[in-house]
Amino acid sequence: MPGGRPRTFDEEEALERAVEVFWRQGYEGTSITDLTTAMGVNKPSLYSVYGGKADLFRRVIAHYAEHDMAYARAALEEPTALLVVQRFLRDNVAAVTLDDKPNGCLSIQGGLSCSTENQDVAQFLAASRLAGEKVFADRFRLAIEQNDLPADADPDALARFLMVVSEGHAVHAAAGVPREALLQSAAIAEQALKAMTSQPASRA
Amino acid sequence: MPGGRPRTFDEEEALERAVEVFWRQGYEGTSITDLTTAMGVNKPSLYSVYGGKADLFRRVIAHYAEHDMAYARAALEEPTALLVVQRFLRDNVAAVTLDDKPNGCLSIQGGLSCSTENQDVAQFLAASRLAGEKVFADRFRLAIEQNDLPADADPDALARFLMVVSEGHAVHAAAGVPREALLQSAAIAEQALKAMTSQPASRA
DNA sequence: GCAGTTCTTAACCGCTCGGTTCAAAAATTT
DNA sequence: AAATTTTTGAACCGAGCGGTTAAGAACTGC
Repeated sequence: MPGGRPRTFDEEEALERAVEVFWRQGYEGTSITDLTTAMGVNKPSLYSVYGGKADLFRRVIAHYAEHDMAYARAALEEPTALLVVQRFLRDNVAAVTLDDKPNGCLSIQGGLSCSTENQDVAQFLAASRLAGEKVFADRFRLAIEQNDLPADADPDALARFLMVVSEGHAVHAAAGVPREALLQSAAIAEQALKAMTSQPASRA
Repeated sequence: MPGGRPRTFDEEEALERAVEVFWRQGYEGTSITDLTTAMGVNKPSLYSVYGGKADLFRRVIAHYAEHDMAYARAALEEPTALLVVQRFLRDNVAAVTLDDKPNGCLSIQGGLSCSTENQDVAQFLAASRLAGEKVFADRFRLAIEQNDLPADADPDALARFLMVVSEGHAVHAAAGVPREALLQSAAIAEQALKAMTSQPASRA
């Protein structure tokens, strides 16, 4: 029964353009005009299809989490804790230094700190990052059960350190530091975790 | 010969208020009204005394670097590379989780990513962070000369890892993660660097 | 108490912001 | 081809942006 004029844009494709804009400029640094220009979508269509700026941003984050952070979920499926860590760190470095995408990580660049009226954006991003950390902690808890990690290892601390390093790499990548340099840093982090996980653990 | 109506604010004190606003909300998330309100300075005075928003921000960064990052310079004066690392990491964790200041680090929160017209702000901050990294690398080069670090240690990689971890801690702190949790992460990083620096070094 | 100087208050500037309205245009259905 | 449905482009909101201007208030020196 419906007919109507067809869209001049693909909803998913336009969303991916929006991902890149928010990724590069952050939530507050991105204007509706920036979005309509990059997405090839006119203003009324943007509002009818995606909602508003805030709604669009939420969809952007969801799309980013599903596609651009798939490497994190993949890393979690490695058979041992050490392999999880190694793969996550290396793939993370690769993900924040892609040639055809902005440098860094949308989850951080998107809105590390915002104006008072947009604090919810910053809090939402922070909460989702910490949720990711918890998944790693749970994976390390499993590893302890499986005697893959020493019984006295601290899964929360390990996960936290892992996320701290990945966030640091994202910040560094956003500053333009090249992939090879970040891989050196990741290698040091790996050594740390290797030592923490294999030995009977003598935490400071 | 001068006279004139006296100011109702102290220039330095008002600047410190501005530091906190930019720290909490970032460059683009801060409006002139936010600043005048927090600083207790009216608009024309703000412009005549500090210049404009961009000029004020530069003064804010300078004030922050001199006062709130003094711990980094202090750490560099420790006698050994390991002590430099330990003190920097611990004091950095403390600095990003102060009770009477915003959580995190102004150098990152201030503008990790900006709109196209304010890219210079993000680049300026990124460059100053990398300049700090270079100072640590130089310190480690000195340590190698002094046989305080093994000759095959990579001073640039060590400094990079150190800054990566501190940036990660800043991002984590901005998300509200408490000091004790960050200290656990810092302890793991210390272990890493201790291993890298004392052993003959077997980098991956 | 008057001249000169400096700061404050409040209004104002052009501009862009996020968001909406509306008629014209382009497609589908019958 | 007529009727219907949907998107398009452009004009339009009120509000807030960064920044400026002009008049008056508070001080100093004489």
